Amino acid sequence: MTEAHIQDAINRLKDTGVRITPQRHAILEYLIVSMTHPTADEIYKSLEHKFPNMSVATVYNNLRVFKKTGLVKELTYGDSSSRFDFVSSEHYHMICNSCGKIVDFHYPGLDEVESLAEQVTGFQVDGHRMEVYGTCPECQKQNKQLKS
Amino acid sequence: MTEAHIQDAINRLKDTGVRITPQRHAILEYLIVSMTHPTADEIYKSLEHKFPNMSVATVYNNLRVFKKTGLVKELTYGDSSSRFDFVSSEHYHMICNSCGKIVDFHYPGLDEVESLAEQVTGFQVDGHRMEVYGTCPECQKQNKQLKS
DNA sequence: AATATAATTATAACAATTTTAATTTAATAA
DNA sequence: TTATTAAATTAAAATTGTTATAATTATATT
Repeated sequence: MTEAHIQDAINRLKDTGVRITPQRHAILEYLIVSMTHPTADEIYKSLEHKFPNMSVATVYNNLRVFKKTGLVKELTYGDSSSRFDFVSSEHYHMICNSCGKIVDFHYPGLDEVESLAEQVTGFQVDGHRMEVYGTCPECQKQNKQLKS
Repeated sequence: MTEAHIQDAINRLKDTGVRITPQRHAILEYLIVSMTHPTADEIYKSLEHKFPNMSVATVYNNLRVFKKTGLVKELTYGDSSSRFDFVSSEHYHMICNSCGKIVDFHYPGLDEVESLAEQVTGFQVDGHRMEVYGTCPECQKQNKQLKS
């Protein structure tokens, strides 16, 4: 499954005329197989044993390249560092206010909102972003324990 | 109108035991009367003639105070600096991809999404955030001119 | 007026990200 | 293959937004 995703992604890059360097392959692979929403630094740290002299700049550079082709989305999350999400299919994010965990969830779509916004503002709409915030099951348990 | 808003806000602060210093008053007033979504630095720059020796830290400090009382929301916008929004009533933001302009718009509410997310993820939901991205009327015109 | 508390200032520190310039690598054409 | 060109990577410095610290000043309370 993930193998196919990786191939897809690489083909899409090739089609856009982007060279597939070992570093790019590794960053992309990490984004896909890890199934997480890593920060640039997390990616860097988990690949530095494989590429001992890769620089952080490379990670940032390539994440930007991936963003331009639409393979990856940047999630800007409050004060701290951005997280990067491989876009396999449309989904939204549920974020835990107390531990920061990000969980994907699907929702039929907010096309209605887009068209209303278009009418009201006169903008030409490209897309939207939504996140739901709350407390994850684990943190809920912990909070209860603390109170009792 | 805005006068009333300012008074409301100040009363709310007083009730929470927050002192109304000249700097706080000015920052709050700027947020309300300017009707924009300024960055901390924009606020700082537009007040430094009035308070020649105010520091940026004061702006950040007080924005944080306002955030805690719920008077102000922080909008973390991509790479660059946060913008701050005085919360008069529930609304969403429409953001221009080419010039960065932010326009408010109202939408009945996304409670549905929240309750679905709650069921699917098991999180206890606090709230959500949504932004719609697109091109503002002005930038649409400019783009057309460039093409012709 | 004296004391305690909180807010402001100025500066330094910090972390995340970007820029720069030099070097290396890969792709293309002769 | 070799030479040429373009693109990607590296390392380091620079920038940016924000926060922490300590000293000073203002405000409120007794």
